[in-house]
Amino acid sequence: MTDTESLHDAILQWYDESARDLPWRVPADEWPWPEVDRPWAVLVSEVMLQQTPVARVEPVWRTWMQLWPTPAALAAASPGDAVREWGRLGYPRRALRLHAAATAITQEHEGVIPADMQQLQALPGIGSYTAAAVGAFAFGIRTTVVDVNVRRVEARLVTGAQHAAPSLTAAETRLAETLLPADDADATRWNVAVMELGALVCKATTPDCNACPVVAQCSWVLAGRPAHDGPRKKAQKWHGTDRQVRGKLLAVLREATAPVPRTELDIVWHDPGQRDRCLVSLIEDGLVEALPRERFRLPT
DNA sequence: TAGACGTGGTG
DNA sequence: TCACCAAGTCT
Repeated sequence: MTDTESLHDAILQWYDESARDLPWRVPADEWPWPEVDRPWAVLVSEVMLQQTPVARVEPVWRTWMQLWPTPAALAAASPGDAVREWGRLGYPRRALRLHAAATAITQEHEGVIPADMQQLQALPGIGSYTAAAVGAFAFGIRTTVVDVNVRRVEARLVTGAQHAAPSLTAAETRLAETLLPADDADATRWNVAVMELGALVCKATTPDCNACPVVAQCSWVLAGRPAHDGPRKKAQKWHGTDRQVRGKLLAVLREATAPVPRTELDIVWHDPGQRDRCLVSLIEDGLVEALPRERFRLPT
């Protein structure tokens, strides 16, 4: 057995024993919700999981699947409903893009999620990662699924670096392709297994190397777990940013059941210039609709 | 291609 | 307390 094959065996076996039971991972032959379109369920989960922890996604995902079990169901709702049911997941433009994707799937693909990476990536809010994830997890397409977990695991395991590069590099993509098992069924499971290992064990700040099935082969551990020395991702600012103000404005509109007068939005932030700029940007983004007489609501 | 884009948990 | 982090995408 080659080194790569022993990695495959160890990580796939660890996944079988240690993976979380997540509803969007239930295989097609055991899918328990006949009215819910499984590729759609996978697609929605992947978009919700962008930059967002599993624990916060799961309840919202369940609500969405009840409300909108198919792309056509979501397309029949208003974009504002999607934004409201998005709740506090963050990055609410994802809700809008999901609604736009549902509309495109309904109108241009007869309501069927395309089992094709190019067509998937052409949908709003679906980039290279999500297209690959939906291709692999919904349709079993043989492809590499490279998220930040995979990049970090493979960086430590093979390259010996503590962290992945600040953004996806060609070298990381090549490495992921090199490590993909030859067997198609193994390849699909490998993608989710490496991701899960990164999420549960090979974590960014506090890796549990004791629990790692491949610690004996880990270049980073063998090198003495050296601290990172290259460029690191820049920390995001939050306090006082437009993102914070947009979040406060949208929170008011999400909770409202009737159009909201500007005076109710004025109280969420002290700086009128920034407040107005953010409201305008929300309207430009399609997240807010302006009505006559200085009233506002989520888009219909 | 950096930077914008939400939110809340954690050490 | 506060910086970092969580299955990225878009411009």
